[in-house]
Amino acid sequence: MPRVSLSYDNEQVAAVLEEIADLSDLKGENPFRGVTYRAVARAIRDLREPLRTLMEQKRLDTIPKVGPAVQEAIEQLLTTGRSKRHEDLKAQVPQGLLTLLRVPGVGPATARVIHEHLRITTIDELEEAAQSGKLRSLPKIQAKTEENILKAIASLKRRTGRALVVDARAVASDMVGWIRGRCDLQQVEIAGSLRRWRETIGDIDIVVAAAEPGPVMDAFIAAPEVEQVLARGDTKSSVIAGRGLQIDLRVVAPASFGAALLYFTGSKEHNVHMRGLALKRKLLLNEYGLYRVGEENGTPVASRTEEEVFAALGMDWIPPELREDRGEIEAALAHDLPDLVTLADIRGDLHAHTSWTDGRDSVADMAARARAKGYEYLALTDHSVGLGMTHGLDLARIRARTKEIEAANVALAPFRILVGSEVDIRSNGQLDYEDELLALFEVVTASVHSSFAQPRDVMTKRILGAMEHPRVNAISHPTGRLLEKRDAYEVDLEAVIQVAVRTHTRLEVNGGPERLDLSDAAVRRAMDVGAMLVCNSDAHAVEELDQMEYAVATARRGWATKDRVQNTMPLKDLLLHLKGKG
DNA sequence: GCCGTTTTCGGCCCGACTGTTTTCAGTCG
Repeated sequence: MPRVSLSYDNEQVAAVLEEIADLSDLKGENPFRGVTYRAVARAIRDLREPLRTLMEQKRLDTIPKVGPAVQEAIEQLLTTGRSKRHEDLKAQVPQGLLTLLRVPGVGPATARVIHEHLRITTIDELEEAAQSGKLRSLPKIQAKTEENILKAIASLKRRTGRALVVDARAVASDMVGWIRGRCDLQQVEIAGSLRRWRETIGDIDIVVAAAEPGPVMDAFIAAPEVEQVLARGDTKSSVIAGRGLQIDLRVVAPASFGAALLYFTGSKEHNVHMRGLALKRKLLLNEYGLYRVGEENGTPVASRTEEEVFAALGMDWIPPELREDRGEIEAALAHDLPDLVTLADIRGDLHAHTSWTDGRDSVADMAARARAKGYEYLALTDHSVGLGMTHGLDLARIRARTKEIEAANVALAPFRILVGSEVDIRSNGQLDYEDELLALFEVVTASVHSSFAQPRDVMTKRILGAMEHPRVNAISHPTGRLLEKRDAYEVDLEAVIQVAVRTHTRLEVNGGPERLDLSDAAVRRAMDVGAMLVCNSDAHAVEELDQMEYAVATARRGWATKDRVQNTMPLKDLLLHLKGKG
């Protein structure tokens, strides 16, 4: 999925290196060449500083897998915008072959055959050829393959993008419930990117431990939401379920469950690294267990639980959110994994709305639900007056709402509702309340809700200005993105993070499933430079207070520790910190 | 194309499923 790299350069270079890999595969070169270019592309996307800086300081070769050839390509791209290797390959590989690779099931070999015989270069042409039965006359392609290509194109066209975690979770738990209701399962877990809490989900992985795989597979492919069966085997089956979402089901014996869960949680890059590590210890790691090399059919060294497998490799258990091969394996070997913030560490929520503005539920109901969740406090941060559509609070309504909150606090003590505001940062950079009004709140979070298209320097100045204000405790949803819907506005996030450190302004990790803003990548950067975070639900109804789980998961993916998340503090410490921004 | 506790060449993670094969190549995750 397109992930926003730290800088435009980084993203551009990564994209070209990936294309070099594809072209190299299409040309039929040594496949490990492609592997290398893809690995470097990924490392560049994960980089936490601009590639240009690395080049200027002659540190490009510190990126894993960058040798003389790749370094030359990167330098050419950064200085001239082009790479000789890329241009040469483009001249040698027919235009359009890259397009055919986008069809699932069509790889380099098939694409070459199709192009060689039919000169097809677009997906529409491919669809037409398949419909008219022209593909089946080609070598290695018969009616069945032709049919599969047609189905793949149909699902490609239907699929609008990646799913939000919240939606994928619903589909996955429906399927788990369906299978559970029909089969005798020992264990079942949702694995893959859902277990890792990736920001968006491409497909769903479910791992099951059962003595008899057959009935599980039968139940799986017969589920009501299944639109198409892609594969049905004794250990692995795949289907397309609602909204084009693919579900892969793996069934293993109970003794292999830990190894299988580890393997199918991924990420792929994490797995590759883990297996390489195992090999260095003369061990083979697969989805059935960890074996001594040469004893793959014997008794595994470890297999039943993930903890066993990690321990047998001399490592600490790695939380799924970290399994992206971004340093977590080295940290686990050194017994130096970060002590990640957990949902249980959260003592309260500092961003929620009520029916006073655009929320659905009352002050009392929101507070009761927060208290029932075990929180010590809840900040009710209704909108400022400038946001007309949300019925923002003017002075009279601020006072009336405060009175209501004070009464509720008496009833709910020692639980504490904080009088809060989500104040709009206007397009000219001014806050939507005068200082005298801001002084009426115990907690103020500032955010951008308009003029998203401002130039980068204007938007950056607008946000930095708000952070300088002594009454602004935090910046909410700092980039304004809506996943799969609206890009982040143009802003110098590095500057925002730096100023957050200097001004002690918290950066929100917003748990709205369509926001997850800050992103995990930005959280990681914030952790690097010492910024403080606050995890919030941005709830507009009582059940949305549960969105805190998404905020915490995103923070964890960014390696956030408890001591760097403001709302892990007990109430009395929090109150001190809010005054004068701690 | 890269890399080194198998160190300058020969590996590079590993297995399942499908289709078109009758022992395997291609693709995927």
